[in-house]
Amino acid sequence: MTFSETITDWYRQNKRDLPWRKTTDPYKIWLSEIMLQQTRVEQGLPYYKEFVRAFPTVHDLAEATEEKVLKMWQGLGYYSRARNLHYTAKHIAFENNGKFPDSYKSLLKLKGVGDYTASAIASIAFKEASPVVDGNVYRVLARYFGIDTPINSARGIRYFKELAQELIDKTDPATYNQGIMEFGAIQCKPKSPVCGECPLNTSCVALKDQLVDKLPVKIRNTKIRHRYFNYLIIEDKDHTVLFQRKEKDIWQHLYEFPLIETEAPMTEDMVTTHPKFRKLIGDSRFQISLYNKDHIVHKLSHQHIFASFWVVSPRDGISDGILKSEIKAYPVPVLIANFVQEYEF
DNA sequence: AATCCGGGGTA
DNA sequence: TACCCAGGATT
Repeated sequence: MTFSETITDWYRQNKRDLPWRKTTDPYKIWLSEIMLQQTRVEQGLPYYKEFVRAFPTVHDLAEATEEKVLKMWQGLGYYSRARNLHYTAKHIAFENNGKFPDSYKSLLKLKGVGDYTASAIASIAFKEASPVVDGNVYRVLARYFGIDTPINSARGIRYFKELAQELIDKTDPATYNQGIMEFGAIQCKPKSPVCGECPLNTSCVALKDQLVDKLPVKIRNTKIRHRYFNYLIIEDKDHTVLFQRKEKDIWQHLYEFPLIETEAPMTEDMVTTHPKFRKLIGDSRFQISLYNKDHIVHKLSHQHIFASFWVVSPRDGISDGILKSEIKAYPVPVLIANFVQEYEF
């Protein structure tokens, strides 16, 4: 049996029962692929089901507000995916008469669709023999063929794509592409791969040379930025204040409490004399207290956020806030959602 | 070519 | 901790 035959054979016997495997609707394939970018199947699955229920067609998604889409995306991370998803849904629905591009090359032009996703949709929805190369495929190929070219170098990306193109089963690219990814996710796992009962274990180079835990090779940088977020929970009886993040930064277009960001922890005095605080509170008298004694550490892949929540009650009330009862309708970062959940206004 | 962009699971 | 996940866009 060839490598591809073994993969597709293994897939037919071991594949998980997943909803996007029961359809060839390009819309649903596209939706699932965007959701699963850098996201585990188990994490994305409930979001996929919810999106399909709320937006059965690309037209339904196109007619939603961005805020609604972001709210449903809340907790999944990489929120530009949700913004691009919505943008592309409007493009397909309103400018392309609801019809998806049907080739790798044309799919690649969609916002939020890169090399991997274009190949995935082209093969799964349109049977085009375009090979997917995701994290799973890099791992399977690097191990099986014993390739130590870094997978995140320009040379590595080019090489693995070419190799994948040679290996793809042109008679059934959809099954092969999903098969090699599933094989990487379940059998050829990053940690503790199941080499003992692997259908490729007699010809795997990494297993023979004891390189399984050294491949694939990846060049990495572990620079993590520290940021100090001081949130102002400005509240009266019924209201509080939220702002939408506009800057080109994390959590773009999500909502949060008024924020004072600093390079180091702030004292109460530093908060109440800060220009941003003065602008919000004005000359009104107020009470202030620190909600969390220790910083709440929110870890992103590339930065650690040390958050303090300051509860501020202006004596004169709030003039232009939102209703506390409606706070859960706003899309917010998990850091904020966790606070709202615990604080219970 | 490097850097940015989330949140959660695993060993 | 460190690493990884059905990656893409920007600089």
